[in-house]
Amino acid sequence: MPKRGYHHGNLRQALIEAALKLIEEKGPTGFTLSEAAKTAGVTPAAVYRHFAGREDLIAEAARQGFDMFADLMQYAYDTGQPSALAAFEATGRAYLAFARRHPGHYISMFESGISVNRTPELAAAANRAKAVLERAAGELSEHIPAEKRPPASMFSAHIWAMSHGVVELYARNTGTASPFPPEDLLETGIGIYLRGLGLIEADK
Amino acid sequence: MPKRGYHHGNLRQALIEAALKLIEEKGPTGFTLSEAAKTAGVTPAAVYRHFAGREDLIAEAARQGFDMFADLMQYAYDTGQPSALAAFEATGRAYLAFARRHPGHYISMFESGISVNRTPELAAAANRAKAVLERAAGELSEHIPAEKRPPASMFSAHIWAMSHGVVELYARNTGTASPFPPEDLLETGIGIYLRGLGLIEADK
DNA sequence: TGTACATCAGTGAACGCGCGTTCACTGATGTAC
DNA sequence: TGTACATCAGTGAACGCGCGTTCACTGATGTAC
Repeated sequence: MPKRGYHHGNLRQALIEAALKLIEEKGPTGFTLSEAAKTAGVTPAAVYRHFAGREDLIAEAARQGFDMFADLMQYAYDTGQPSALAAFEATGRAYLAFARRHPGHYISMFESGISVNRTPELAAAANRAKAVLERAAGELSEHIPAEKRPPASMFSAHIWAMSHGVVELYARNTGTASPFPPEDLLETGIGIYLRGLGLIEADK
Repeated sequence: MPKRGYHHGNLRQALIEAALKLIEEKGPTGFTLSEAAKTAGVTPAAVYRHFAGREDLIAEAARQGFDMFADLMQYAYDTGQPSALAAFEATGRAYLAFARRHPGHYISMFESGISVNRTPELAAAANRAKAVLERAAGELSEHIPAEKRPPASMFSAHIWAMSHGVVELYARNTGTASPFPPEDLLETGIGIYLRGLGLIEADK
């Protein structure tokens, strides 16, 4: 993507991509506005034409991340049909796939320290993602007798927590080597959990 | 803890405590060696009498954290006896209690970006903590028929992942308000999971 | 099609700041005699 | 008990660095006539 003269053309998006790359390589701490500008082939001051500052850039990266994330999980859910169970499991796999394929986004969203309520746009994107998961959980939990059914928001919070935990503890290069492939770990974990809810037969 | 003259007396530990306090307040990014020194009432240069540098200080904080963590979980497991199930559940509660009561340590251990393999001492402490969890999982899983039993390390990885996920997503002030108290979320989550393993009766 | 001009994206120099780290030093402590 | 001296914990000044941000500017673009 060579620079074509004085005007960049699409600097805003180029800066976001530079930020994502740096965050991916060096963690949320390693990201600096100046280096992102340099990576995009531009003076640090140019950044201020497009963003209010450093945090604003990260927030926008996170927003785009939540958008993609929600789309991806929605798509996984839709194409995982017709069985609610199959759709739900596809959504779980999509979670991990997203974290793997878009680590920069994932880190911006969950590890950068920026609050999800920083801007209305960011909050909206995050809520949409959450809603997709809750809907998947809600539809699946209709197969449980009403009196034993946990609230869908609790159900989805459990799944989200386990997915996030697997990503953070076992799907990163740092530290503890995973005893099992993260994908397997998450799939078996969700499987056991769903069995506990009576959604999978005990001997399967 | 007023400074008593030229010599501090216990600067090494005072620096670690200052670091923990700063990490707790401002996150792993907010911690600086200079500010830790200032908090301990000492010149930045004095830090180098006790630590090789900034990272070394965090690593030592993490090491102490893993030590406390392992002790706490071991204690919870022991006093949670005689039933393996009760002991296991006590261990889960101890996990969350540790994260709540010692956020500086927890952050140093899991969010500071330092590798657990940075020093042999740190790795040893981390492994001890992991071993406690695995032992708890192992003993509990003996109640499962051998052919259906998942490996203890997988079992404990699931629990660890869910616990960590709950801490990160729902037990921090930042961002998403928890729909349920984290303690309840984790307890119900682990409960459903254990039911899935056949360790709790279905109608309980 | 050609010219004048408004718009605005990016420049480059400068700023003040706090960082981690080094160094020769100095003051307190504790031990040998 | 008293003195000399080795040890070493902490000082304070200095360093080079890269950061985020500001500012007056300049060069490219696109639109009106």
